Amino acid sequence: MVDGNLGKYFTTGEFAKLCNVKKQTLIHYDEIGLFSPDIKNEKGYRYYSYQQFEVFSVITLLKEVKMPLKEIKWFLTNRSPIELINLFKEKSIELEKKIDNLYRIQKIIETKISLTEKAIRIDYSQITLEFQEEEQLFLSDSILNSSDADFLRSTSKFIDYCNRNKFYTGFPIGAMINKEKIVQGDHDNYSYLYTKVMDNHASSFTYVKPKGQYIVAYHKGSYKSISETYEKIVNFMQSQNLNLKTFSYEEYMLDEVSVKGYENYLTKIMVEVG
Amino acid sequence: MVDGNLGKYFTTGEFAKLCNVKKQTLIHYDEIGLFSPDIKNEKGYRYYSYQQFEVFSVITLLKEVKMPLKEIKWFLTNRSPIELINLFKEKSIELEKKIDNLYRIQKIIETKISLTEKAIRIDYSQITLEFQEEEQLFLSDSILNSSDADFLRSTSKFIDYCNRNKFYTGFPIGAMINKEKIVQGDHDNYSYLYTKVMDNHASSFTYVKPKGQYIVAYHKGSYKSISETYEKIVNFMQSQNLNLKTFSYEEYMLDEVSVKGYENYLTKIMVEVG
DNA sequence: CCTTGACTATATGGTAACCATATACCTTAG
DNA sequence: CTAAGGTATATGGTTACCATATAGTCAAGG
Repeated sequence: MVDGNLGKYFTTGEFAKLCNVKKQTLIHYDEIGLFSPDIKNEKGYRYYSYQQFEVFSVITLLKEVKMPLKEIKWFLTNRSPIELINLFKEKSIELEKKIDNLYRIQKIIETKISLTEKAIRIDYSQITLEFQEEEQLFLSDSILNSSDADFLRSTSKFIDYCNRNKFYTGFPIGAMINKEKIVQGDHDNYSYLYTKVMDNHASSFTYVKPKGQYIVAYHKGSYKSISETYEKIVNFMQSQNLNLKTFSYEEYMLDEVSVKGYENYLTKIMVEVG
Repeated sequence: MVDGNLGKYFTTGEFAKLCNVKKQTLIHYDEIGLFSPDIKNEKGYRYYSYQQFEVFSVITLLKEVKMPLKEIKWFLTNRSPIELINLFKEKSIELEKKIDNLYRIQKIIETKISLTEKAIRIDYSQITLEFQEEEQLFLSDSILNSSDADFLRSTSKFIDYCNRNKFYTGFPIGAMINKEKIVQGDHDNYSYLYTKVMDNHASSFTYVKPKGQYIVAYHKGSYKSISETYEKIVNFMQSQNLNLKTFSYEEYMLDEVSVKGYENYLTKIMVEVG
């Protein structure tokens, strides 16, 4: 286009190396009309000018922010300083959101790591009495004595709400059992599902798990055999002259995500006593 | 698996809604053996338990960090607390890098925006004398009087080095012309290509563009007609009783990225005078 | 009890943005 | 002038699905 002298032009292979892409990619871009060489000779050989490098850089940039080639093409065919400014401002906002999201994911991952590391170090035969600080919990609807259908409905609603509000921080979903059901041995009749929320999300919608004394025990195995562990807890409670308060809190520390089969699950049980 | 009662299970459609994916996706995951329902009845109907939701969440998480389904499958079939910790630690590091990269891209985008906004506001018929602060520049090899082949080699090397060191910040690649060539009217015989580097990258490898007085002019159009603007600069210089110092610096403010065709390019020319 | 509408299933084809490979032609350095 | 290495096109494969078509199934109301 500029002049006939091919001396100042790169061949496909050279230009590809410069751009850190495969030769194939340049050919592909030419085929779809996204980015074509300044010159194509009668044998079909492609020749790129060094000025084209800047354009390719922008394509790379937009690809890195996951813009589809079709849209990049649209931009390039309609480009103007104004279009560039508009597009880039939009992309900058998208990037901000993407970065925030990656941070969130990283936090979840870190939480899972620390949780799992704790889990594999625990002596899960031990029952202890611990003081625990208060925690903000987001609760599901009451699922006490609920039918299967209601249970599913409440669970869906709960999970959905957590998702929509990005409540999930890597902490497992927990379940609460009330005093009566513990006493009655009705150990899979939960009152609520819950998830821990960050203190800055505390609101009138959150329930406060009170600070105070908790019996902490670990149940290794399926929830079907959890009564065995509750028996131990009750024995421990009596031997220490303690009384059940409102709720017991159950959280999976190892579940299907890190072990195979219910028999390898590890559940942390925290019983509020006083 | 747990019991024959389907009451506590979600159908494919319900579970898909819960997970914010298409039904198709769950079927696909079942087909490739990544994630299958707890129960499949004799008619082929799929039933998912709510415990499976946590597993699906992890799949979603790993997908969000661009882990291929095959690798997720490998993890899930070989999963153990240790594997989970190893995998997640690795992913956390990857995430850190990804976040850093997105920040870098965002900076480039912001730079391009501000550069282009300036460009469209400029009165490019104006020639002014400005004081400019010093800048750190990374230079190419000398390309003075170089052959076409040498020019391409130097350009490649330069661009390659910039890429490898992530020097690119959104500022355009510039070119320097020395005093003699300006006087001789040899306006496309550049001495060096350069790129601005952040001050914290300053080193023995960087050249310092000196602070001082610069004639600043804008050339609208192809570099082939740039001599016209240099003539105006020389006239201006003489009228102001100024003398050329070492170099002139040229930077594209609008190039192929935001306008179509050389004739719409806008080049900023800064001539060191004293 | 039966219909009907909303669900389920499988099967097939299509998508994006390439990569790999095969085959044939071209260029350039020795 | 030849041979090595580059170029071209063509074809098939990849990932993680989505869309659509067709057929079978379920559950609620009359």
